[in-house]
Amino acid sequence: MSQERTTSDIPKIYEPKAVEAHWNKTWQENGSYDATVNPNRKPYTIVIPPPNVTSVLHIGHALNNTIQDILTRFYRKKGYEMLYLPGTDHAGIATQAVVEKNLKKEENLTRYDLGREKFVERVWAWKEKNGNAIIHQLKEMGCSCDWKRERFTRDEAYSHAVLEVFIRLYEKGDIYKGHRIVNWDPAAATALSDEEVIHKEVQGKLYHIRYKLKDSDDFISVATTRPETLLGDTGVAIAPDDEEKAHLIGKTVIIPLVNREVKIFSDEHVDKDFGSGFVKATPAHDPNDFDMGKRNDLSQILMLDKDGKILPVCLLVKGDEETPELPNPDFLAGLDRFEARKKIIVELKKIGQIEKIEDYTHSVGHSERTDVPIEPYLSSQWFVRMKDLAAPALKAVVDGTVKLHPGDRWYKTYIHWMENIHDWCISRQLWWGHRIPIYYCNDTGRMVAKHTREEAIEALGTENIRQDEDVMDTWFSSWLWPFATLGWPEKTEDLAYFYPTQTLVTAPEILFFWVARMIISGYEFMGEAPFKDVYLHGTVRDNQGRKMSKSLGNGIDPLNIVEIYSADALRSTLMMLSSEGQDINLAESDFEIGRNFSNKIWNSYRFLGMNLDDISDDYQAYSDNFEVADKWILSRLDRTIQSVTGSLEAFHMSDAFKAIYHFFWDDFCDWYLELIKARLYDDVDPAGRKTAQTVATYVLKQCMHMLHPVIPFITEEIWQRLKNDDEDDLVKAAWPEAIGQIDQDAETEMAFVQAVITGIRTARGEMNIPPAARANLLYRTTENKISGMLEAHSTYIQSLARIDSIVAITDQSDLQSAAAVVVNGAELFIPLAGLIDVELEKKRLDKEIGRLEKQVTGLEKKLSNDSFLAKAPAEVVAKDKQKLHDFAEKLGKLKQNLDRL
RNA sequence: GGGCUCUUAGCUCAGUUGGUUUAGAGCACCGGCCUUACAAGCCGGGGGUCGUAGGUUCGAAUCCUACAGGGCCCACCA
Repeated sequence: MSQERTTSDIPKIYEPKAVEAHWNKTWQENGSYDATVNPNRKPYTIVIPPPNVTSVLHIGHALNNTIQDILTRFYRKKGYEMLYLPGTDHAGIATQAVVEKNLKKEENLTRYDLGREKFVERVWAWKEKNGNAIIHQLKEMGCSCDWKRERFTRDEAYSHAVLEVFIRLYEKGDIYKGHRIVNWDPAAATALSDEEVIHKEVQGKLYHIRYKLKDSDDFISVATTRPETLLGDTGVAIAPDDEEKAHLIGKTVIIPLVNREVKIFSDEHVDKDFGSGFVKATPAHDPNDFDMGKRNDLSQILMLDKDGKILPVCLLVKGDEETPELPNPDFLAGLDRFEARKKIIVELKKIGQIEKIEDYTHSVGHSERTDVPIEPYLSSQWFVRMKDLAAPALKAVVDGTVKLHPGDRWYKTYIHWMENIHDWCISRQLWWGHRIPIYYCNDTGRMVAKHTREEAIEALGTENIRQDEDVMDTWFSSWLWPFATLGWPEKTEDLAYFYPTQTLVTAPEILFFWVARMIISGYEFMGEAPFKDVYLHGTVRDNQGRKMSKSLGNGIDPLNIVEIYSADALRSTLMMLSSEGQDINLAESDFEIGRNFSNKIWNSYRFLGMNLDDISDDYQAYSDNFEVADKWILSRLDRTIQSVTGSLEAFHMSDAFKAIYHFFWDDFCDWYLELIKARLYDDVDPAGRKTAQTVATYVLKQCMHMLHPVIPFITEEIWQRLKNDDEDDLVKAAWPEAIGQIDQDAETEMAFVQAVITGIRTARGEMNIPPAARANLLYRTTENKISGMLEAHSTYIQSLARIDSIVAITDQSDLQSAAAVVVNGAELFIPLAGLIDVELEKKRLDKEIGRLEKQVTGLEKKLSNDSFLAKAPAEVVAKDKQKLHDFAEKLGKLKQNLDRL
């Protein structure tokens, strides 16, 4: 694309919409994001944490995906064969819940009305319709994923991998069926894993209920938060060290309402000082009681059904068998557990068996998905034995094979969890998910794990078989994500090349759900960790620090931000406001930061475009004509390349962005572009103009490289307008390297020039002298070097500080109405008769003097301290001495000037 | 109950292994500017006893201890 000298076609305000749409399309059409097996390059793989198909992406995803895409674009430009693999998760419980809700709302049907097969078809249809929203969002945000490789956890090949894993673990004995207390979600009527349970503080009551002793008028008092479960009591426990009650051991008590006779026993779980010292034991509905039951040989009696309603008749559980036991009172049968709680208390009060009721705050587990209180429930479920599987994954983090970033924050948490890992309940009583590949022989009860019914028939030798009804926990498929997406269990080229992946970027909330389990499965099935680095970023919150949620209505929709502010602005703002691993508080208006930055970039390009003779960045051809500003900006550029590259490599994405942001805005725009204006406007010195043009073009192009990972669209757009014909698109073009242009002398000299200009500006600003009022500058110094620099860079000072002439003086004549500034020992005077308010200038000098005096006093005190002189390193002392000298000199000169007025 | 983390300018946050930073940035605020790239901009300015109390040290926002408050994670307390 060639660039006309005229610039009327470059709009003053950057308009991102068309640009972003254009590049989104072009990059995809050009296959810029595609990854192919390429033995000549090192692979770098990032897999997206697959979002749930149910959800639309929120701003937290935007942060997550932005970080991934920054790494992706950076390493792609660094020359790696970059694969950023996209996809979505079928999210068993969540998706099923959404579809069930819609079904109820729109057709007043339940899943049972449809039946399993029809219902699952509906879920698929829903997925086809809504699943694309996420992919669309990712594209809008500029994520450079290889879209051809999009995966879904219920794809055919992926499903095969999930079943394969189940079968292998089952055959190894690491998956077993157990009859246990699980976390039951009565709303979804399914079991949950421990990780899907969220504990919340709940204001409840502690009920003290009287149980009659058999053959006696005495009673004991039992304390419980869940009186309704007494229907399933099969014992009452006391503490082993409770001497007062020891004589009751072996005695029989009668459970009210059901009149079941149970024994009193002692168990270590009981604390004699809590409540009444008696604990009712309901082994089928409480995990502790379950354990006590095991230890004391209590029977297990179910009193609730799978929906959390009271059973008409209790069920005695023995292994897989359930037999009717005592009937429950009519007024309770069929009632919801919370309704039953109220009723049973009313009834117990009536018959005088409530001793007292106390307020009691305790924590109650809630379902992560449906938010209803969890019911500990005795049922038959599938479990994965985790302890041995987890061992290599624990070791990997301990020895640094897998690194967590920021490490100090999550390391201990990870270790603690892995050392105390529990068996994983993976069966769910849902219909949407990977069905458990266990087939039972209806005659013998024998079971086998097979991919298909046909294989099972062959193995069992009969057609009279049935498949297990349950499906697997969603996480039992997502824990295979890094390799199942690449074709496992087939030995594909992709798998060999792209696995292990490099970096996993995710939120710390799913460290255990997902990250830890992926490491476990990686070792088990691939023999090595699935990634080397795990980057855990913070949570995005609203500007009051609250979590964003639907109910609060404080969420921010990334697409809306893209619409209003652009994808570039979305991304850059997130980087500007985030810091490593720390939560971010965001208001919608914050995205102006990114929008303004894009506009600044646009205008720097616009300015340059207006002042180019032709497009060339061959600045080295003009090195003989370099001025200090050129050497300085090239030197600063080198430093910036080093720090940006280093920060990105160390996962300090935000630091990297801030470094390039400030280099671009402060050094390049505010100083360099201002300093070269004189040359750009100069028609009689073509070499000088050309030098400024080529250096500016080169630096701008280098900035586009470094900004590209964060703001891909505008940088590519500008790059295309400036690039040479033989250069690649920015998305692919090689990442810049520092090339040894650091020039300490130029930096020192520029620092002086900047100090002079800033000093003059400050004096003028504080005097309220309008910029239109030009002034002359007088200076006095004894150092030739200083005067030399002032002479050499007079054009810089004149144009940026609005000075007409610069003249050396030796006396003090004509300084009555001059403002004074001291820089590096040189006294600068701005005589402005009529414009200077002498009183104001006195005040200004006073303030400056006061500030310096404080410094000088402090340093003098420090330097007169013998232990400081003796113990501090010599260089620290020397530095302070130099500092004191400089401050004292400046102070003296300022005082003189104050006297003069 | 255990662990982690945070508390620095009005707001949101940086501040790397204790000494070049007079404790910084962005936003907000105040003053001056439509200076031929950009008012989504430019140039200045004010504003902080670095949560509290001790301790270590020549020297602490930075290390240690206790306390207060916010957040998160883990934990079977009836």
